Amino acid sequence: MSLTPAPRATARDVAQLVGVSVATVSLVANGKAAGRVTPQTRERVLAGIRQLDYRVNTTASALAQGRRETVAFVSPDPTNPFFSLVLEGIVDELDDSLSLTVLVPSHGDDYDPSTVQRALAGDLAGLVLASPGRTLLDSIAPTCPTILLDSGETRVDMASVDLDVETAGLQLADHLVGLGHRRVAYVGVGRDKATLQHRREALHEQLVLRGADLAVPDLTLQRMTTAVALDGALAVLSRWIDEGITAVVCGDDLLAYGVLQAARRLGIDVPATLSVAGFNDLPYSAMVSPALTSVDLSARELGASAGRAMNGMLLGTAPAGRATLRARLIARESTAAARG
Amino acid sequence: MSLTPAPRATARDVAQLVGVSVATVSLVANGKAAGRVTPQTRERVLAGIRQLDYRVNTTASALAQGRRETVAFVSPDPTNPFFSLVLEGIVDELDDSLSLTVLVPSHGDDYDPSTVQRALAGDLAGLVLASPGRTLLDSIAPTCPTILLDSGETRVDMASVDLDVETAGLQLADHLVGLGHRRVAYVGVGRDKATLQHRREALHEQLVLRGADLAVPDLTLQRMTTAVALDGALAVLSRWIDEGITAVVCGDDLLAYGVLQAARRLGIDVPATLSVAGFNDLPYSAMVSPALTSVDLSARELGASAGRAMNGMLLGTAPAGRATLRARLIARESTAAARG
DNA sequence: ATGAAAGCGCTAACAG
DNA sequence: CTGTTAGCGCTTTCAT
Repeated sequence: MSLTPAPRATARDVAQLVGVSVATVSLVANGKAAGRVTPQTRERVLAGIRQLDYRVNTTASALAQGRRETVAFVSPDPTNPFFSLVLEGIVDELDDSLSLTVLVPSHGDDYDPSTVQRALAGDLAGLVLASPGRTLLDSIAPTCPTILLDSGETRVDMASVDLDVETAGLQLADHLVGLGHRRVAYVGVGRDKATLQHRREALHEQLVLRGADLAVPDLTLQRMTTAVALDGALAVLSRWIDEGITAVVCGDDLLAYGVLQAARRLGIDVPATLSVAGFNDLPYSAMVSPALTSVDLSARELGASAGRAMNGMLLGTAPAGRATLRARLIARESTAAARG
Repeated sequence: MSLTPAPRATARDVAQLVGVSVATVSLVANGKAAGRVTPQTRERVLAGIRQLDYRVNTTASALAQGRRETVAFVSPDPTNPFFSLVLEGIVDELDDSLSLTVLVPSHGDDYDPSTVQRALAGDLAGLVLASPGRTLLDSIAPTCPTILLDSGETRVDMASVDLDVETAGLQLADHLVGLGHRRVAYVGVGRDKATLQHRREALHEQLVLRGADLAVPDLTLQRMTTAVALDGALAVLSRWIDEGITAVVCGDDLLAYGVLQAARRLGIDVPATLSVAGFNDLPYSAMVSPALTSVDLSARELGASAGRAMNGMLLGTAPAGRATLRARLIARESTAAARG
C-alpha cells in the first residue's frame, strides 16, 4: 500500500564512506561537534554528507529523542482571512524544530468535537485551537500542551491567548455614541462562541454606560460567512431602520461585509442612513465600499503569540500562561454621525 | 532543551496489562486483526487500549515502516485568499495518513530558493509548490515527490496541476471585445512567474485575434498586493484614459482590488469610464464595489487535485502526472460597454 | 492464533 | 577525541 520512499543516504552510509562511526556523523550533522570532534574529521564528515546528500531522518531523530515535533492548528475555517492571518503568525514564530500541520473541520462550517478528536488521536507535540466554542472545550480532554486562541474561555489545563474585548467594546461604543448613535443593532452568530458573546456584552455594557443601547433583538446567524450575513440582513435591515436603529455592529468583519451588501441592495445609504462597524479588522475591510470601521483584533499577532507560547511550552523556554492582546479601533467611512 | 513529552501508554504497557504480546497489540491497534487474532483477545486488547488511552506513536510507526508522512505546502503568501483556498483543498483531500505542514517564505513577500531549501532540507514525504517562478524551479532539485501548482512550468521530475489559461484568456478577450473594448491595459507583477506571463499572453493573443490589443506598456508591480497595486494604478490610470484605454485586466484579483480603489480615489467611474477585470476569482471579488468581473481559476479545486495527486504518488493509488483545470469567466459589474 | 526477535535510523551515555 | 552500545516504540517475518 505505501510506497517505499526514495532511497536516501543514512548516517551509516556516511560513516562507512568516511571511515568514522555513526555517532560522529550524528554529532557533526547536528552541529554538536564543537570540542568533541577534530576539525579535520569534521571536515571529512561534512564532505561525505555533501557527497551523499545526507540529511538527518527526522522521524528516527524524534523517536530517539523521545520527542514529538508536530503542532496542529485547527480553526473553524482556514479560508477566513482572520484565521489565515493567525496561521501566518504561528508559522512565522514557531521554532524551526517544530512543524505545524493544519486540520480542517470535516463537515464544512464550524468544527466539532470529532475534528478535534481526530487531532487528539494522533500523537502531537502541541495543539492550537482557534476560537473554540464552550461545548467543544467541555467535550475534550487535552492529550498534549494546548493553546486556546480567542476563545473567551479559560481551562486550567490549557494556555490561552485572548483579545482585549473590553477595550474593543469600549472604543466602539465611544465612537458610535460620540457620533450621536443611541439605538444600535447587533449581528452575531449562533453557536456557543464565548468570544463573540463577550464582544457583544462588552459593547452592550459600554453602550448602556453612555446612554445608548442595543435596541432590537440581535440578528443571529447560523454561520460566519458573508453570504449568510447578506441573507440575514436583507430580512431585517428595513425594519431596523423603521425602529430607529442608526448603527449596526457585527461580531466579525465578514458579517459586516454581508450587511454592507444588503444595505446597498436595499438602497439604504451607508453611513448616511445607517452606520456599520465590525470586529476583526481584515485586509478587505479597507477595501469594501464604504470602507468598514472596525476593531482591529490583531489576528497575526494572535498567531505569533501562540507560536511563541508553544515554543515555550515545548522547548522549555517559557511557562505556559495566559495573554491578552490589545484591540484598537480603526474608523473608516462606514460610520458617520447619526441621522436625525 | 526539549521537554519530555507527557508520559503516554505504549504498546508494551497495553500488552502487559492485557497479558499478550506487543505484536498482538500492534495488530489490533492497526485494525489488522482480522483472521489473525481471536475476537476474544481482540476485545481484551481493545479494552486495554481504552483503559490506558493508548494511541499508536506515529513517529515510531513511521520509522518502523520506513515511511515519511509529512507533506509540505509552500506558497508565496498564506494570507492571500487564493492560497488559502488551495490550502483548504489540499488538506481536505490529502489522505489521513499523511499530514500537511505549511511553510512560509522567511523574507516576507515571495518565496525564494532558501525557503524551498528549508523544506528540502527536512525529510518530507512530498512537497507542493504553489505558483513557483521559473528561476526558483531551476535552482532546486527535488528530494521527494513534488507537485507544481499553477506554475505554468513543466519539469520532467515533478508533477503539475495547471490552470487552463488559454480558455481564460479567450473568455476574457471575448467578453471585453464583445463590449466594444479595443484598447486594453494590463497589470501584472514582475518576478519570473510563468503563470502570470501565460495569462497575459493568452489574453493578448486572443485580443489581437479580435482586432483589439494591449495598447500601452504593462503596469508591472513588484509585489502582488492590493496596496502596491493601488499605488501603481494611482500613477498611471489617468494617463491610460487619456491614451484611450477603456479596460484594464489584472493578472490577479488582488491587484484588481487596488486598481478599483485607485479609480475611485481618482474619481474615475468604473465601469462607465473604465472597465476592470481580473484573474483568480476570490471570495471578495463579488463583494468589492463595483463587483469585479473575473476569471475563476478554481483555487480550491487546484488544491484538491494536488491532494489527490499526492495521495497517488505516496500511497501508490495512482501515478504522478499533469492535469489542467478548467477556467471560467464570471461577469460582474466592473465591466460594461466601452465608452464612446 | 500468538509470541519472540530483528530491525527502522538515530541519539546519548559510556568506554576507551 | 572517537567508537561501542543500548535503546526510542513500533511493525513484521518467522517460529511455535
